Amino acid sequence: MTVTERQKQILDFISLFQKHEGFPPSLREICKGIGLVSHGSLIKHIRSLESQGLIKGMPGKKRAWKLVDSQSTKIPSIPVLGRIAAGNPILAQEDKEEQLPINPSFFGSSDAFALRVKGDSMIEAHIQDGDLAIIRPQQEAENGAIVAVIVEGVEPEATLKIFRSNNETIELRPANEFYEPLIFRGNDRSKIKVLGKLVGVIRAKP
Amino acid sequence: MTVTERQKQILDFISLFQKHEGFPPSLREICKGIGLVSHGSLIKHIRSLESQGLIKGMPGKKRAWKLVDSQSTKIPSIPVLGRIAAGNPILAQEDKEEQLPINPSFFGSSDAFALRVKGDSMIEAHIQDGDLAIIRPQQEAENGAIVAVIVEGVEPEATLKIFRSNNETIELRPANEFYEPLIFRGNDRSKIKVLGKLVGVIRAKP
DNA sequence: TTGCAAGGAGACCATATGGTCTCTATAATA
DNA sequence: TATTATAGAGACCATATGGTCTCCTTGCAA
Repeated sequence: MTVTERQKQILDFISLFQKHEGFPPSLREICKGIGLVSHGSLIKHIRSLESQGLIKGMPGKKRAWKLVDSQSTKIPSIPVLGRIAAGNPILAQEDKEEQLPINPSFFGSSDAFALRVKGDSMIEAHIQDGDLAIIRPQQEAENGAIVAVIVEGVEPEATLKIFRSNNETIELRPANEFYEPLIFRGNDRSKIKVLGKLVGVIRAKP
Repeated sequence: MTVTERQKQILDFISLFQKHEGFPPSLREICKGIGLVSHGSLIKHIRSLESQGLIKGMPGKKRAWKLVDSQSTKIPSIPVLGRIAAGNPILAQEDKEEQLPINPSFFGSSDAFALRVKGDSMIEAHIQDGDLAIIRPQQEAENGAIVAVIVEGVEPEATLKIFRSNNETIELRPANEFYEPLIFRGNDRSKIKVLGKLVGVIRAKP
């Protein structure tokens, strides 16, 4: 079974109404909102949505609709990605990692995520051990930007590095003079997987 | 007019119900929840709460109660205090300063606030120009802690300093070897007003 | 064509629920 | 004591609203 256009429309309307009014709409209000005349017709869609688990109605109660698993219920948050599964980072929020109660839009991206910084390799950029690096997902990187990368075969986890490239090489440089930069030439360059760009840092003291 | 115990109870119940169920309770459900038999009695309290502007009902609509200005409506956030009014910092959220969409409980305090850092006086603590310092309000300070202070007659704005005191002196030291510490003796010590302790740092890159 | 399914319109029903009214009990006040 | 105010109980009403049923239209496939 699939969600039709009308049903998406209904979900959107309920979500919007709920957010705006503070309580769910009645069937007839939904009808008005999406341009239906008969609520008898609407109820078929509602039942379909219920059977798909996207909405929940309380039989016998009036104006009692609950959106299941929607933005209006969930508070936007930033997931902390602990371990990165080899090669393919787990970006899905499914795995119950830690969640920062911070609206990711604050960092300009609804799908930003966080990585916990280990060590002092970025200390000259004033990013210290234990800090949370906020990453905006993107594949490309500008020269000089701090990015989260996975380097194939080197470490299973993502690391922060300063990115710099030219026609021949890609250089990943720590912000710490005591650490050596990693330089990749030719085919080696494909070992680098850019997860995203650093857009923020959060430090919480105990 | 004042909010009685019963009325507080009603507000709490509505808020809890709303949060838990996703829609507001009916009058009879409120009755059950707070131990009333007749909803006729309840409605008097509801009307009183309405006249105080704490709740809003939609006449003619069923199960349509809206909590005005409550936690369930508002998303918890951290206020950014820009200017600090001479001596008495404006901690009230009333003035429409910037709000960080971050749950202050993340930093262990529901009334944490933020200050925007100016300059590099705390650079050795890896707090740089433009960072947001998250402050938990408190009057006292432990030795070695980073605190937000207002120094009477010196600056109209709050500044971050490392706090250290003994029987005779209070020392406010920047985390930057090129800056001089401020030392206060005797009565001068009362010129210092500690706003709170640094519990976090947030950096957002444009 | 015929048959079937989906989407919608419109009417009708049962009831959950807001609204109102009256009566009682208790406490405070004159 | 008498009076007033407040909180609550209980009954009754009007209606907004969920639920159901029938009929119509459209589109698609046999």
